[in-house]
Amino acid sequence: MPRVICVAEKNSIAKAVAGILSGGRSSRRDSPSKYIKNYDFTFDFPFSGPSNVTMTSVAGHLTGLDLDQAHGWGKCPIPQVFDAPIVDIRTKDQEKMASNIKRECRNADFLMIWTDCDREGEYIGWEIVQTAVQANRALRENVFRASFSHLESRHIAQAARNPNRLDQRAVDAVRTRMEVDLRSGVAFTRFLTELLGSKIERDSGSKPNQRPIISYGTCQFPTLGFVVDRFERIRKFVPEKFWYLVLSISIGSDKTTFQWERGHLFDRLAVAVIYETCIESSRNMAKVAYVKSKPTSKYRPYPLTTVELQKNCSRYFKMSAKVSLEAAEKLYQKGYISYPRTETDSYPQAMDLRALVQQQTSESRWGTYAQNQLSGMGPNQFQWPRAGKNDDKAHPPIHPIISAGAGLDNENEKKVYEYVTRHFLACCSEDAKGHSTTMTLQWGPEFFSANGIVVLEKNFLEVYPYMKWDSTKQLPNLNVGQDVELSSYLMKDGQTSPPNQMTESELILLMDANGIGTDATIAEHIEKIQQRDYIKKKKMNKQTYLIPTTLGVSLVHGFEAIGLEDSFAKPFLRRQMEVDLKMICDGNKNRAEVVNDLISKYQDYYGLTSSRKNKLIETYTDIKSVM
DNA sequence: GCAAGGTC
Repeated sequence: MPRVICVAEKNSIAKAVAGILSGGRSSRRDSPSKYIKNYDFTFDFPFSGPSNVTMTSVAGHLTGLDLDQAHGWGKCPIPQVFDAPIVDIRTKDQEKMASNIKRECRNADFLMIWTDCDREGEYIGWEIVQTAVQANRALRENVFRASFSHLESRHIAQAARNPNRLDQRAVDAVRTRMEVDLRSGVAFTRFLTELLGSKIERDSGSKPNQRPIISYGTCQFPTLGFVVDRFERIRKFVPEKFWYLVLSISIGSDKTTFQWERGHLFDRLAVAVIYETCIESSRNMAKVAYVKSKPTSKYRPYPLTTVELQKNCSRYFKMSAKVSLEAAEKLYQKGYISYPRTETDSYPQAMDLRALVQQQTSESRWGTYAQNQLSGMGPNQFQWPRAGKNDDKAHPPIHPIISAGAGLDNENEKKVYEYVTRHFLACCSEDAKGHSTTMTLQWGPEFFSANGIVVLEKNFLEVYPYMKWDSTKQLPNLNVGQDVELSSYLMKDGQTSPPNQMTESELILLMDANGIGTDATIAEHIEKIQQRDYIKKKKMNKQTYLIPTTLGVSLVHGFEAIGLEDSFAKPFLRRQMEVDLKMICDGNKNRAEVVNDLISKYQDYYGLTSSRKNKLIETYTDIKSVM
């Protein structure tokens, strides 16, 4: 029988796919790498007929990128970094993975790539092909690619029966990204470190003998930029005074306050004139202009993505993005939750979500809730989750797989498991239902309104305590057209207040919205710029904020002073690269063209930065004296 | 000693 080698991006996928295609009858062998197992079975592929199959995997990338030896740090003038030769290298772990691929492929007839169906997965697929061909040249003509977006059995079987080819454009796009990140990162990191490394004073807590690295990275700088931006907005904030009108009526001991529909105005005289007009025409009497009453809902959350998990664990449990992702990874390795790195916020139709809810019925804290959801009785029955707009075509939303019961002893893992599970049950619930009433008074020519909410059914909120929705005080029972006596009518003043310093949860949101980093790397970038001493965590009244250091502020302003056309500290450059990568994927540009464009841009920027490097030093000295 | 992206 022909021999077919299948290679997935990680062992969990290899294991699951082998289980499905073999009908549960595969046999497992160890590999030279402790992360990787080989699964043997037989299967009838359309390209090979009945075959002996080995399903194996890598663990992420199989190769890395670096400059060649002659262009190491200090061995060449920095500008050569922009056109030095690039070599593929492997770490020890990658060497072990590669030797497994080579050994399995030596006597194979076909190779089928089962990496994740995203851009990075396509590139890893290409790395696997390169490695396989080193051991068996004949394989080159017999490479197929499985297209799948989740691990439901029928879907996987269909992927096996409908092989595709690797998408070379996606491979080219990733290679472009790697090359640009490497050359720009290395060049500016060496430059900045040599320029400023000996001049900056490091804050206490850093190792004194270690020369600091002042790095540039296409993701590090925009991340820093967000933090500095907020810091400056607060520093430069000038409060502005405003004035507004507010009414209240009292019926018995019940007081209701009505807010001015104009909000507030920044002109004291204008507000005073309106105020007097109202008093002259209506004194202390107002009329009920209208009462609007309508059913209202509080929507259950969307299915859980990595970014949402990190944001909410930061907000609700004060866990850093890195710590929450690590806890989620542990839970995934132990089989409690699904793969934690996903951008997908809708569930594939074929998934058996009821079975997953069923798993939770034995839990002490939310078991009864889950039972009621599946009981067929009562108001809050199982609902298919809302569908968001994002799909990474590789992983479903994060969800619990089995009940953890008392099986967890790590505090962070407990918290993250509970959050993931409550979020999942909330997704499969009814929206909360309520009734909202808005009453509007007319006083003179002006309108004022008050809002009241009655929560009728909490539904998902019963299992999701993180979100609050409470009934407010009931509005008085008044009819449209009725005259009412005001218990007070006041002109008040206030002033605008600055925003708060950046929280990690806000920073994650900004990075995600601007395409800085990915679900898997956002936490690392935030961590990295702390290591580099660009920002620091600071606790202020129970909140942890991210504050830039002198060095962080200086880098952002220093590059502003140099005046690059696209600021390093803004997300624009990175976004532009994404646009170019998309064009490579769509066949509208080729790799060489994009690499050339971007690298020559960075070369220009390097020239400019280098000729105005004094501005970087001056900026640092200036800022140090004022911060 | 440098990047960002996978994964463990």
